[in-house]
Amino acid sequence: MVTEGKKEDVKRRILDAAMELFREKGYEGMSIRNIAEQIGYSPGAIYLYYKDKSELFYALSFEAAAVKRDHVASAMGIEDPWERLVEFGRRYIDFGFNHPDLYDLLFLTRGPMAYIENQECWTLGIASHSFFVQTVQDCVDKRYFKSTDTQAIAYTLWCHVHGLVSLFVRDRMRMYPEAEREALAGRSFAMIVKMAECL
Amino acid sequence: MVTEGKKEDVKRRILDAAMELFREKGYEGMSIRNIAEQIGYSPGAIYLYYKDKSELFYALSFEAAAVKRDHVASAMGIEDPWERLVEFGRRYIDFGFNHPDLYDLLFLTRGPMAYIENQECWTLGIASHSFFVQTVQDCVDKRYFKSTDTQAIAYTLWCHVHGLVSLFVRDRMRMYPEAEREALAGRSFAMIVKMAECL
DNA sequence: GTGTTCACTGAACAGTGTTTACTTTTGCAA
DNA sequence: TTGCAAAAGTAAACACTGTTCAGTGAACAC
Repeated sequence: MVTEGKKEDVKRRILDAAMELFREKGYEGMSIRNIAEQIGYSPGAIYLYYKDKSELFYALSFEAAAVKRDHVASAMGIEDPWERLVEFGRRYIDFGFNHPDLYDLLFLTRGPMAYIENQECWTLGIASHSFFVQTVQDCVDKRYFKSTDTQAIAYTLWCHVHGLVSLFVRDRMRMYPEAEREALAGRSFAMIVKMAECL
Repeated sequence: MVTEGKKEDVKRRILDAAMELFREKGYEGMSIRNIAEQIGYSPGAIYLYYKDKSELFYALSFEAAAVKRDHVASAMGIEDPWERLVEFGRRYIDFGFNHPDLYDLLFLTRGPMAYIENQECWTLGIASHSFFVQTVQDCVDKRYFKSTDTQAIAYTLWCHVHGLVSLFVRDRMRMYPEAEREALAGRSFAMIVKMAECL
């Protein structure tokens, strides 16, 4: 099956070109024609490898999720659940600040509607979320919190870090001087950690 | 100045049509041609009233900000700063859940880049944010919190409510059954309030 | 009545995602 | 090696998008 290998190869090149264009010029700039030009194909050829643009978008999301997984991985091995939780949050924010384009793609870009149907592209996201909730559960089990509502605790913490990164990525922090933004985010993270301790 | 009045009238009709289309079909569906058709004009006519689509987008944002201001207004008059703060947060979330399209427009839609330049359309947003920060400051002054870092406190709370609404609006809560989502959001808000108390 | 201004149109331009008929290349069996 | 079918790729079209611009017709001023 040499053909299969070649097919996979072309899919890779399309994906790489798409990712590069997305990073450079955002979702708008990532046009089928631009991708085709970049890999020296005609626009129609793309459709021999991806059903439509939304399918290409799923594939891109999957890529981004893998990068995030790797970025956060270092926290996974930490023994103590509380420290693991804190490090996980820190790494999550770090990913957002270092890869705003990918964060945007994963959590902020309004993907095509069919996106919802596609389960496969959510496996990584769900895995990450499960790990996160499990870590919170471990903390609850070890009585790190007064509250035992694992779900609400997890969701609350997620809201905070997601809100924090979103406001930054989508440039809604213009009321703060640019130089202060990252420091403010750091203070805020330290604060939520403190708050979580008496939760 | 009959002409001026008529001009304002047409701008209103354009804006109303744009808002309706945005609510129905999102940013994509809000095309110049659709707007023009809706008010019985040719596409080119729109440009006699708005420089380009981004200017129309500012105007729409301004509208949305006004709706939000009114939605949240009831919290403004509360005497006690802490209760005012909590009610403000509650109303903020309520706005997001009841007007996901407008929330999207205000905080999640990636507007045209020139958006950043346009100061005017941010006046309402900045006013709202100032009021919020001032309320936190009032709480700090009255020693409601142990911490005195007003900026970080305000930012942290904002991150939480924004994250909470965003995840809902952009449909990133799929891991939770639909029926539970709103309740979970409620529990999370109660939790952040409790957390803030020992902040 | 003539001239000017203004609101508006319709066609064009360059871009988008997508489909389809057609051509080229490839792989394999006779 | 030849012949042929299947796969791979192209070019052109369709229906969209934002935007511009020459032209049209009506209203108004002198």
